[in-house]
Amino acid sequence: MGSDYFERVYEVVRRIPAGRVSTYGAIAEFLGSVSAARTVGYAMNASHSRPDVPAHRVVNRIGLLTGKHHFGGTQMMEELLRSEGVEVEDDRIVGFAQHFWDPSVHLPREFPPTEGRSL
DNA sequence: CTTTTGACTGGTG
DNA sequence: CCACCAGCCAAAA
Repeated sequence: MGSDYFERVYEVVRRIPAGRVSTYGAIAEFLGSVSAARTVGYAMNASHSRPDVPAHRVVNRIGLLTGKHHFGGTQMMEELLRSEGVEVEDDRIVGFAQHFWDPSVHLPREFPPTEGRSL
């Protein structure tokens, strides 16, 4: 179970706290290989039917809102981030390093946890 | 079945 | 700074 890579990506993204952001590469690295970063982006593309997945909190390695075109309105992603206290300027997150949330640091190495799992 | 294409990243030139 | 390439995973044609 849970063998789907996408599902693991969604689980990680769900743990990103409001007001924080992570990157495709950081998530991919946490799940095994940084090279799978594109797949993480692809998973986000497929997360449309997943209202519980805050895809707007995932940006590229320099804090650029590369996926903003997939949020209906072109500025929807930016609006969502601003509403959470993340300042955005020119499609880029201001003070990206301060908002960056690394799953490899904040989540247990084995993920998702096999016990006390609530889905 | 094979090929192409992505919301990516790091390295090389 | 820009162009190109390889690596990884899944879906669509």
